[in-house]
Amino acid sequence: MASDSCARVRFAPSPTGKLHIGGARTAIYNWAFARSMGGTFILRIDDTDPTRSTDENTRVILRAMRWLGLDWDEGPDVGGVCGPYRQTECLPLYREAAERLVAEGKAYYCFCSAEKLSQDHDAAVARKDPFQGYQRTCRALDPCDARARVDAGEPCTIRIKVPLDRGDVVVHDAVHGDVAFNAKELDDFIIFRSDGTPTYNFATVVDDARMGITHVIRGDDHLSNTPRQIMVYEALGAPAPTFAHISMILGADGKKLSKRHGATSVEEYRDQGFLSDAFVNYLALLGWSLDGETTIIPRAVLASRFSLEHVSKNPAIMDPEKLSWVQQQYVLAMDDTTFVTDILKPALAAAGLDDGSMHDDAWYALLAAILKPRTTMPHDAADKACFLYEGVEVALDEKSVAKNIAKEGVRSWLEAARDALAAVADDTWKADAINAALEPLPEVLGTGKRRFFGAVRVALCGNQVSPPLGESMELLGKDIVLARLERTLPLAG
RNA sequence: GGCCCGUUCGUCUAGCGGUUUAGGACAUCGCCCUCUCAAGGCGGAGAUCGCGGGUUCGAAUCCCGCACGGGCUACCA
Repeated sequence: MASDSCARVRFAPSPTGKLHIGGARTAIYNWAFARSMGGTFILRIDDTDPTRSTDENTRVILRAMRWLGLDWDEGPDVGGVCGPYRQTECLPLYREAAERLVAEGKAYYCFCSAEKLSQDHDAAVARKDPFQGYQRTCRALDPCDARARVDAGEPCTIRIKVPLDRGDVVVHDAVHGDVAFNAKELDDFIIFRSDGTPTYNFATVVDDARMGITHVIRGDDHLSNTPRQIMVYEALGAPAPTFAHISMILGADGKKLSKRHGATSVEEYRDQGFLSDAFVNYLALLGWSLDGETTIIPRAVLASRFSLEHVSKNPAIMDPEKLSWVQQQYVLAMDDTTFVTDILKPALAAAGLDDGSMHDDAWYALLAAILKPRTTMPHDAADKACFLYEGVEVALDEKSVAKNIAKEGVRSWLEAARDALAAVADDTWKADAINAALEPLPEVLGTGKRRFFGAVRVALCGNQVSPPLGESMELLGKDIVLARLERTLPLAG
């Protein structure tokens, strides 16, 4: 537990919606960074926007984080030495910090109305002033006068006083390098609203400073706001952390990911049946690479080898096909027992086919063995196992029947198959024996294996595509197999 | 308008001045295996490294312009 690293990182979502895949990736990077550094991973809920934040969203986000397997060391539910971890529970702290800044002359009250602000802005645009921000009107107010107006109940905000002679503010960014901004372009932005709540740029910094955050890893939509936040760190007298701004995730058309691109929330992927490990694997490698070769990266490797140096700067387009491939790799790597409990049985139950107790363990194990390489999503398994649960009257696909059964001479093949299978002793009704019984038939009947087995397949499974026949028949049981062959005979030519 | 960021196969990426005829993966195509479908194996095609200038014996890699895309510029986060 003891580590020589004091890296402290945080993932601080706003509960204004579900956890998006972009947010999930940010969370993964923070988590992986903390773990690789032997540091601390903190979960904080940035809910300073009371109109858009909800407790329900917070619950959903926490649940998604747990599903992702991103365990946090400090957070709203587990506590920690730097609590509270929910910004709405820290309101007095922000107020105190803001007032201290005013007292120290590093921030000031502003009484400008919304109309005045927009007039100033319009005027700046009209005179083609490159600076269109706040004109610092109230900065010149006498502090005592301002105090009196506040006490008299006049509505006001609190603005940070950006030092005019600050020069370049440089953001030390682990993925972009040093990024310089001229402080002259920063306006005296609001840190406290007239309704008595702090703004994001202020609350985040107060919390990050208070929690001793050493690395801020977040979306690059925050990069331009970072110099403002650095002003707050400086006013607060706190050291600024190292930043790492990661790019956005885009849809197939290169536009910002939205509903029209399909699933965007973590929960939707979970509900579709994606494995958390596969999902994390895919997202981790979307915008970060271990070595340019690795495509499958176990969680433990991610947690030990992650590095900010290999995070890419440019936005990445989400590719559902590659996600599926990664998922398939994880399914393939599962042992059969896990496949049965985690994928097969839940899928059969969800499809209403089997509550999990209709057969013995060996039966499910055999089914797992033939279905696993044919399964990416759980529903694939259910779809492919469906024909095992339909009794004698399995649904026959018309086209398959027309193509494989309703042909001259097929009736004799099916009869031959039936007779050969009937001759297999009940206690040796296994895939091997079944295959051995059918194997010689095509030659004897003077036909091709493809056509012969094609006919048998349609008769037994109702379709031209099915899992391997020997195993399928073993699972079906001798009686059903013979009955299905029998009932197909009238359709054969 | 101003400021900032980004730009290597269709997609995710490797690449940090010469080892590059730009490597890997997904997707795609072909072959093999094969009772179908998968899985697996092998192979092909696919990127003049956004464009234009420089610097250098040598540039995807360094510098400068431009273009395009994105972000910030809110009493949103």
